[in-house]
Amino acid sequence: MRRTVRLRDVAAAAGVDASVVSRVLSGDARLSIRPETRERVLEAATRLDYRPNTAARTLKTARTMAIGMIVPDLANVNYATIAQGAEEAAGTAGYTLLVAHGSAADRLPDLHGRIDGLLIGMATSETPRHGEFGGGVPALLVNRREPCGIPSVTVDDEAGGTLATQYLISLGHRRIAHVAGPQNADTARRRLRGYASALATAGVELGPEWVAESSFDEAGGHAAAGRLLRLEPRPTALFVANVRAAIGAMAAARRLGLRIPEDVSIVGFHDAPFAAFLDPPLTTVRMPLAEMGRQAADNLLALLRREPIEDLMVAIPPELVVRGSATAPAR
Amino acid sequence: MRRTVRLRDVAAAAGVDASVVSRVLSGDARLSIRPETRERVLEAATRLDYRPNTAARTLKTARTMAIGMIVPDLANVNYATIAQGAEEAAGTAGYTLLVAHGSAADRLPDLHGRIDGLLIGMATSETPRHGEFGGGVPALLVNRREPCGIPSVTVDDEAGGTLATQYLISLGHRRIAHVAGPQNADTARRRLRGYASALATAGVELGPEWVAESSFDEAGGHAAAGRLLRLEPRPTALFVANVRAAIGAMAAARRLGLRIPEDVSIVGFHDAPFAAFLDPPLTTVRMPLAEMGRQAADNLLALLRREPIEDLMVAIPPELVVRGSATAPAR
DNA sequence: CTGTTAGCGCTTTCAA
DNA sequence: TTGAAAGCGCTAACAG
Repeated sequence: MRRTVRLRDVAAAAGVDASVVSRVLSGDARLSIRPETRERVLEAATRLDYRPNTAARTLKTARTMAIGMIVPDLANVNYATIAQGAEEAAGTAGYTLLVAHGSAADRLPDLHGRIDGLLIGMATSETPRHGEFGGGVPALLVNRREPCGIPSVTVDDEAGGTLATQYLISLGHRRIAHVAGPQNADTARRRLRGYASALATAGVELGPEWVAESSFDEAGGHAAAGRLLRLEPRPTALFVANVRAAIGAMAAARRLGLRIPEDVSIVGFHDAPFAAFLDPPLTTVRMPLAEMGRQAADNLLALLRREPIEDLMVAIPPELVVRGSATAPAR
Repeated sequence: MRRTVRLRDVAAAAGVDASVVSRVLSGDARLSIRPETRERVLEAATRLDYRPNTAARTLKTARTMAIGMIVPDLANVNYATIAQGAEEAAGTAGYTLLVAHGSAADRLPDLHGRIDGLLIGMATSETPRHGEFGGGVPALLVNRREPCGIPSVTVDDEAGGTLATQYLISLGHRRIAHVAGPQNADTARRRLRGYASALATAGVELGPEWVAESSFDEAGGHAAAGRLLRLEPRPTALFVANVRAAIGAMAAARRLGLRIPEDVSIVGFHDAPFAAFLDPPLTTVRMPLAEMGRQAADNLLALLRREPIEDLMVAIPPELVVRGSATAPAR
């Protein structure tokens, strides 16, 4: 069992001082060194398979070179996509992305000292108070904007809501109901706003009973859609603010004996690998989540450099993925 | 902006030496100290909101008090469940679980120095060579057993395969085909073995054409089931080795104009939140994944204590979740 | 162009 | 019952 290789071991092997090795390996620009010396150092480092001690380096520099991301639900495809983008951007900047599962309040203590900054994905049920996460590392909210003093990166949920609704309108629908997300989440509120503004633009007037609030999951979508589909006159189309809720909505429609899309069209929000294999395949709105992750990481890194940060909305527009769950209304 | 609180600051505030504070706060048993002194130390620590410097502690003790888990697919519900169990067990032992996304080979360098041990979830397409992950931290394979010199924790996939198949047999099926997982993954092989042994026990003889290999995703299940359902005589039931593939299989059946479960019964493997909302709701076999995560973390921690570790299979038996996708065959 | 030096904040052995 | 001292492995300012 060989002892772990230290900087000084490399230095000894190369016949130089440890500080020289340090400067060579960290690519210090302001270092002038004889090419052959550098060569010897590099050779010794690779030969001995030197790996810098992270703790020592962190202790000295006061930087971990890692950023954390807290996700409320590890199994959520959306967070996975966001994380992938974030990891890419972090990696490019030489940082590692560490993911933890839970709420920021719960996991922050665990992460303390292991990360330089934090990307916070919040559960839709959380409503943070102002300044709640101030104590500790620089933080950035991902996919949610909250008045808690933390800057955010989001996507254009309103445009997504408008896109979905406009599509249904263009198909000829007028009685379009909305399975809205939990209204304490601003993403859900913005999607609702997009829905409402698309209707307004088209001159369609619908009362508040055409919107049913739901959690972002199957059971919620099932319940909310069940209520909506009992309205008289019945909606010919549903815009559902989430893929998982959309699955629940489809189940609710079937349970009422309604065919999709003949009797009721359904458009979802966000995409998932299984959406194309549902019966019928789900038409949905795809948001630039990976890009949001990338920009979130970039912005967090800027924050670490103490650059001024604003709330940011990813400029890439949402995309309509047309599959089989929406068609023109029967007449 | 207050400077960060050091051990010595607490010591100064309490009027003792830093080493005393260290021993008090880390609960050193072999320390005899006057109750009032201890009180003063504790009070000073809380008052100043002292947080130990992780890097300094790690540098000194050579332990990070964190374990890592690498998952090939962050969005996979199964890994999420496993991670939840692992996190729970790690937390109980005072460790933090850090999740990284990708392959062990890719992410190990990033994690070096940040964790004391590693839980490896492998992508089903990977086939590691012997000793591949030896260089670095102690590691443990989760949900997969491979001859690469790393101990593993798995669930009883064979029993799961048997359970699913026996259920179909008990329903009266004899022509039961199997959408098997990728055969380079031992989980998939064990499920196939369970299927085969259940058939053998029941005295049902079926040729190899009744098994179609598939990737663990919707498209794979769709293709494999499509092939199987064109067999003559047609299978009356399908045991699909994965939930996602089961969704694909359902789509394939529908495309052939077959009703589920009237024309063909389908039983899946693993569960997912959406499974209950499919059309029809998916009958499936649920494995003790959270428990596997727990035991994996416990075993890894034992490994860190240099205790001898064996390959382990979680003793909890799989559970059949009966929903609507399987029924007696038409006669 | 290269070496010396002084810590970063903590734990732990030893001494008082 | 408490304090002193050494050192984990690294970096960065300064000296030569």
